[in-house]
Amino acid sequence: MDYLNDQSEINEIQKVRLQKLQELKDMGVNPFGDKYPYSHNCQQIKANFDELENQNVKIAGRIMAIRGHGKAAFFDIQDNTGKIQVYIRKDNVSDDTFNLYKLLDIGDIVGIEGNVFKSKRGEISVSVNNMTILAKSLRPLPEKWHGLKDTDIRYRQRYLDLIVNPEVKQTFLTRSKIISAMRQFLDDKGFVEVETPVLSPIAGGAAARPFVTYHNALDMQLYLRIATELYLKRLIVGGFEKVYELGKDFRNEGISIKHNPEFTMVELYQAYADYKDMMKLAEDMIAYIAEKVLGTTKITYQGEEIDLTPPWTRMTMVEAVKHFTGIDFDSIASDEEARKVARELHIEEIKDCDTKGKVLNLIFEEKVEQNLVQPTFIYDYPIEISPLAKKKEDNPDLTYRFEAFVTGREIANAFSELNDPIDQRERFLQQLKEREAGDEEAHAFDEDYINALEYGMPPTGGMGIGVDRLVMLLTDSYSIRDVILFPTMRPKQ
RNA sequence: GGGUCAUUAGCUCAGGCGGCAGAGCACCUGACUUUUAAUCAGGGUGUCGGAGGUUCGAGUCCUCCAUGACCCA
Repeated sequence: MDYLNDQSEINEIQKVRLQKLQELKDMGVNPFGDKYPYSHNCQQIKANFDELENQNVKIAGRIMAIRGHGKAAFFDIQDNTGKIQVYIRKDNVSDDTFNLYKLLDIGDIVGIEGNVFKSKRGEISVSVNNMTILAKSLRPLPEKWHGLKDTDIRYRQRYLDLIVNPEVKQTFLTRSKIISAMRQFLDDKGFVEVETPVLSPIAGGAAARPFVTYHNALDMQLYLRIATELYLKRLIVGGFEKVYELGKDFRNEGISIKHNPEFTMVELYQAYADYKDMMKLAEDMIAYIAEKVLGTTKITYQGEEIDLTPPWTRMTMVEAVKHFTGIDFDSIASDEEARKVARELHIEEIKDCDTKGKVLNLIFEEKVEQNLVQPTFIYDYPIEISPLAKKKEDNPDLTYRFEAFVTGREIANAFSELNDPIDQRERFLQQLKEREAGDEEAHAFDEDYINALEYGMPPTGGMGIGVDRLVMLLTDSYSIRDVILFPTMRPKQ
């Protein structure tokens, strides 16, 4: 028992389990068994009881409860599909099997061969003929009734959360279905899924601070991508007409209920289309996913009824600000007047250099966003905050851009892509100025991207959708950490 | 980055005003061959997140630190 002696810190329960492990070995039983081809899972047995009654089945799973009765016992076995009760009685099994049962604990993984029956109380069960231990569990599981609540343990040791909290597993199964429905929707429409670099010498395509890393052989600094946008549009230049990428972006910013430093985003680009096409695509896609995964487009989020059925409300940013604050930006002439109005609304973060467009956006973020509970497209974004979007023909202060909001949160961002390389260069230069003025989130200048545009990019509609936030919406999850299996955490100690 | 709250047994949680560390589940011993939060009889298994301080005496009061949750930026 060297292992035991080395573990001076371990508690009584662990000591007992290590002793049982040794006893199993002394009996000639391997406590960490070989493969176990099962004939049925728990759900199948329950669903097909009439055909399976008295039939022999093999199941495999984790012991979640033991109810001992001297020379007999009931177990709850949990597999990927749920739980089923197992019944063992001394009469029905060999002495070896019964001795094995006595050394089993909650948490152990076993294979069971036996006959399907219904107990006196009507519970569909399997009566053991033969039992095999597949993995001995050396640590006690969290409590059966209250489960595991401590968020610290739930996120750090997600495996425990998944074992004891079935609704958590359900959320991640739904996440998987959402992502697969999204791929299906886009693939059916002829979009091609591609992969672009995660490591890049320039972190472009969004306003965010990147993570920095280093490549030894190339002796150079690299960034983790903050968006896939600029690479995907290079592909449009290259002749792909419909592309998308579904993957992780990384932004070096704070952690909150709706932000994780690494998060999942889908970006898609369609040549010869514009932002209006993207609006339709967005509402169609999200409605399709909801229908496919939940069977309805009318959902509940944190007690609020949300109707995702298209078409969604469409409103310009100026209209939205006017509607919710009474302020009409069409009648505001100067940057100075805009700042004065914002300060009257007690918007703190107005800087003296902020332009009318920036102020409009700040007021929108502060006073309007939270009210956009039902799905709403807000369009005509100010040019200052949209350096990759095409400017409006009839108003060069605004761009052909929209964001979609649901439950007061941004869920999609899209525009008619700026394909004029000369204009793009000017926009990048403007971003450089803002960076020099201290805005660490200003867009990076990407010379090769301009170079690509100079070869000619067709007019293109592009969109990004925050997948984690979509999953939150469709799984009624309050925090982004509840839809990310292993959220970013500070190491313990 | 700022504020509030939390951290006590493997898990879920109590511990008034500073005076011997508690419960349920889990676990251990015994009984029990159809139970299902099985039951019955017994047993507490602990660095009270960490380090200082105040005090005759600290889980409790003070300071700092760590981690988490929420709110704000």
